[in-house]
Amino acid sequence: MATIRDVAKAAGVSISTVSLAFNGNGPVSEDTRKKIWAAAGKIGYTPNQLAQSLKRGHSHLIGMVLGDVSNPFFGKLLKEAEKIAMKQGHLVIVSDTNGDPTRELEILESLCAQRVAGIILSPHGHKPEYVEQIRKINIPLVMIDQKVEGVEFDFVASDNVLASAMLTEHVIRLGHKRIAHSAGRRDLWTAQQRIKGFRDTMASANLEIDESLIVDGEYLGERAYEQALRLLTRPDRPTAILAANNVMALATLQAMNDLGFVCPRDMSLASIDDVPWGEVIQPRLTMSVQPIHEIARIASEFLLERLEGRNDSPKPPRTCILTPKLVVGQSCSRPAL
Amino acid sequence: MATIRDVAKAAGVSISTVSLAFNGNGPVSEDTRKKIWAAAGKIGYTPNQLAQSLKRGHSHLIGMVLGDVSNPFFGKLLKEAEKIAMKQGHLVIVSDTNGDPTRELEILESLCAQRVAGIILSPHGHKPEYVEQIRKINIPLVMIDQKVEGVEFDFVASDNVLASAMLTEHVIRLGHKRIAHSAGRRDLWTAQQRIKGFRDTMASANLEIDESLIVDGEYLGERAYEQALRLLTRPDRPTAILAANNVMALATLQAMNDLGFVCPRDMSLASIDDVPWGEVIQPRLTMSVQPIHEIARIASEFLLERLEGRNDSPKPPRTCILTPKLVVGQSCSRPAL
DNA sequence: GTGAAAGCGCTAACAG
DNA sequence: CTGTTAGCGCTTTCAC
Repeated sequence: MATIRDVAKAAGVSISTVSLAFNGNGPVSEDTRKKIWAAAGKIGYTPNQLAQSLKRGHSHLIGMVLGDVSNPFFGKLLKEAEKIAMKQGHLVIVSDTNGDPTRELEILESLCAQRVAGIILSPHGHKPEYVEQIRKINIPLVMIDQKVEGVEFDFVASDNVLASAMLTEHVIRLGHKRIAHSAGRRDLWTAQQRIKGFRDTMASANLEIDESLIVDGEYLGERAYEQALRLLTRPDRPTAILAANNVMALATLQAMNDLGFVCPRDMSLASIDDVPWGEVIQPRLTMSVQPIHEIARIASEFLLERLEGRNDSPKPPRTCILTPKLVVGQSCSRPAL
Repeated sequence: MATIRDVAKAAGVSISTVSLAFNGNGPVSEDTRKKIWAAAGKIGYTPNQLAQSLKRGHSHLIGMVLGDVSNPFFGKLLKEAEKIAMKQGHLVIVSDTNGDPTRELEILESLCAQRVAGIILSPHGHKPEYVEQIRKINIPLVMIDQKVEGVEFDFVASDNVLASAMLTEHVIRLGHKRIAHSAGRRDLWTAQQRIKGFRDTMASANLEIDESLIVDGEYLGERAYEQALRLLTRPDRPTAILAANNVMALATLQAMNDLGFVCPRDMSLASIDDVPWGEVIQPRLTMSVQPIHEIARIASEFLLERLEGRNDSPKPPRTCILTPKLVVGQSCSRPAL
């Protein structure tokens, strides 16, 4: 690989002149500049980012640490964030933690060792040791989706309480009284918030909450499928199921199909999160859609500001909670009598 | 950030001793080693990968350049490849080219400048200038999915001719004669191969090919939707449509739904590629499924071998073509008379 | 066993 | 305007 020295030699100037010529604004005559560019082009020189980064103290890489890249929610988040990062001259390192906090900490350590410029993290831990490790990170970092108590970082997410409250309200207004909630991983903030939205709304409607109707789907399709089978085959089955995320909603729908339930005639279903290719899924699901692009955009913005203000005195962390949108499909109807 | 010098000072040894202690095998006494580890732990030292990489000549980063991260085909590929890379101690930089060759070349240049260890690329160009640029890359690189003529790199993909031939054969055997193919981007190898599979199979069955039934869907849902509307509203409409990828198949299905066609009663449909959440989409699609995990695994393997053999004399490029699987759903039936 | 020193490719004072 | 030089943090001979 050609180095700056090769270019200098080929152009008959010193290496610092080459460096100045490449970094634009320096005082280099038009003539020399052209000579240098020509020489560089001929021998195929590209500045070594490793060397530049080492000198600078950090790279132009952004770490993106997500729970599950193959979940379309994170997939869209990634695509959008990558696009924005690219525009700002950053490349993105993605890592899939599979929702495992230990793995997550390992990855974060790798990223710090790489001296990435910044990190966008969807955190999945909560234990004291975890929190302590996270706090130690002294690289610009913004958290998305999941909140971790006890750390001071920028945070962007949607209003999870509202997301499930809207769905709950919607089915209550349709006349449902026995409503089940296929809940997410209880140790995660989003799951807790979604449960809270469900409970609060049930309570304000003076509806009794049957605790056995709040089941653990753990944000996993497989678990949600099993739980749906149980719910559907109970003699005192609910008349509506609210799934805590997209994957669980689809799994629940599949359980209905497999058991011969027709949605929404025999059972209403609503979902938090958009569903991939929702348009061709019958019935069209009623859902609380999170503003994914907004989340990606604002998280990138927050991060960018931290990157630029790296040398200033640190600003206090900011939090941005976005409002989800209720999209009414055909998966909820009045309960059968 | 703590440097190796800080550790040396804290442990009361020289920096080279610290380096040796960290890189394991060097001749360092157990005593010193412990002292050094303790000191490193206390001041929170992590070796700076930038410096290590600069010294080594390349980083431990793998570039993954894909056409569309949000397409589940690439999403799964990414997830799998990232998992494997991580096991080998590599981090993955992903980039979404949006299928644009110019953007792709820019990204590749960035990756080279970053001195990534290797690249996994799903290429989307074919013009001479493009090919010339690609040939210049002197970093271990394996191509996946799309073939580019005139370059010498490892290549892993599935048998695209076979994939569409199987679908074609399947609907022919059901009695279809007027069969449409919603084709992918004609400038891409996979699309050409899929068209070839379609043509060949039609020819061997002595069925006439109506050229106007091979339409340009360009691998885009939007385009496929439009084309489907046209196909469906023709007086001489086909009795079956074969979509060149998952996104197009779903768009085609949606067009059917929107026009009130019932699949497969009014129109059969089959797809190359798996469809996300295919289990809850009615009817269950008949499709040629590509062995994504295998592709990711073998591509990673090829790349790893190149990384390890970096200093040996270069091996000739290898090609691996994998066999897709026909999964029969309920989206194809005998044609109505 | 351990330390001194050169150098990976680049940037940024500082001199000229 | 251009060149010299001192590092960025680390590895790796090569002496001691």
